[in-house]
Amino acid sequence: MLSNSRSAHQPHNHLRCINAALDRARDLCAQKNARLTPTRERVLNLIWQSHQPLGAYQLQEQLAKLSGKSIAPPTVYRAIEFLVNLGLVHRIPSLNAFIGCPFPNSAHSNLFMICQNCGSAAEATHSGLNDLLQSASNRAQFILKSQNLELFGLCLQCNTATTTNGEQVNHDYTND
Amino acid sequence: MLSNSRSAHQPHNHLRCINAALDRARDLCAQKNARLTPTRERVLNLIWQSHQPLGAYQLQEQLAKLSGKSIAPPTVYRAIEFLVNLGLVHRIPSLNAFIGCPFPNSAHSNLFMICQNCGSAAEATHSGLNDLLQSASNRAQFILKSQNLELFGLCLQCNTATTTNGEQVNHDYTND
DNA sequence: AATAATATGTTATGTTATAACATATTTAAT
DNA sequence: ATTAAATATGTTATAACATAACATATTATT
Repeated sequence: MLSNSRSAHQPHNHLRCINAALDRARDLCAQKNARLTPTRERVLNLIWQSHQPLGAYQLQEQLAKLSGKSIAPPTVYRAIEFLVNLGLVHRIPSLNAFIGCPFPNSAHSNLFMICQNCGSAAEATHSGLNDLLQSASNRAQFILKSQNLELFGLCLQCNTATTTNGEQVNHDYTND
Repeated sequence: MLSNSRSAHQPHNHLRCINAALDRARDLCAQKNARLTPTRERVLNLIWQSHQPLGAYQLQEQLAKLSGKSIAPPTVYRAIEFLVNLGLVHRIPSLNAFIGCPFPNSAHSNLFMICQNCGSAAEATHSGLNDLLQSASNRAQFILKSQNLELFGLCLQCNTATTTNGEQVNHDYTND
């Protein structure tokens, strides 16, 4: 089972995450004859600045700064679409936000663990999970094509913080 | 494992679905001292007219007809919020739409099987699935609070239709 | 260098959702 | 029964998310 839950939810050398993600993107684009244009690379870079999913309009604002000119929504959405199609970025529907995929080449569960306190989202693959969903689908005579699995809760950091000092920084990344 | 995949995705006496849903709602509201006002009951009724998730603005339009007067979005969203809080209705984030819950009292997986062809959504509970997600969360030291699990594909009806006559009525309920 | 294909710019608008405040209705308390 | 409190709805405006349609620019192919 692959997972980036450790790095996503805990302190780490994040420059590595960014560089690795950009390297993977360049590789994948070369391999697929897709153009990683400056705009697209910037958007990917911005998305990877943290492990918190970013909304399109947050990206727009930051992309405008990076580019030194104003950027209209379609430009952002196009870049996102490109990255999503290549599997480099996922959309998390319940958040209307986008997150970098840590393993764009591997088989996917599209399973996200989203912290309701700090907003970070970790992704995990899980073969047992896929088997189970497949068998549930079979039972229902449902032809499974794709999936979106979102778990909401507290990451280790935030859980520790809330249980030790009773204080909770609530950024309101709730789902319910 | 509970599931309404048979009834949701296949021909059935749908009046039963509607009546049962309204009965459950009345029970639950009585039990919780919550008021199932005409507006709320109408919205629930409208949501249960089919097994296809309805958007808030579709509900608005239909509610206006039912009520014989124009209805503003907040009225619809308030009714939805009420129903969602009671567990009578689920929001399906990837569709920005709402669907009736067939078993509002039972433990939930919040697992939806959404047909990309006809748009119908069936819900299933699955204890094995819950255990698996719980253990995945444990491994990631993630405190699981709630979840949203969306499967996209083809229901039996639509799969049969597409494979037998090659023709496909595509209403474009796609996710990818 | 001309053509085709791809990518971005630009304007406008569609779609989903909520904030803020006013009014009405229902419930509980006196 | 009357008042007060709580709950629900009406109303206006706007925020937040997303795409359509068409123009221009850039890159790849011939």
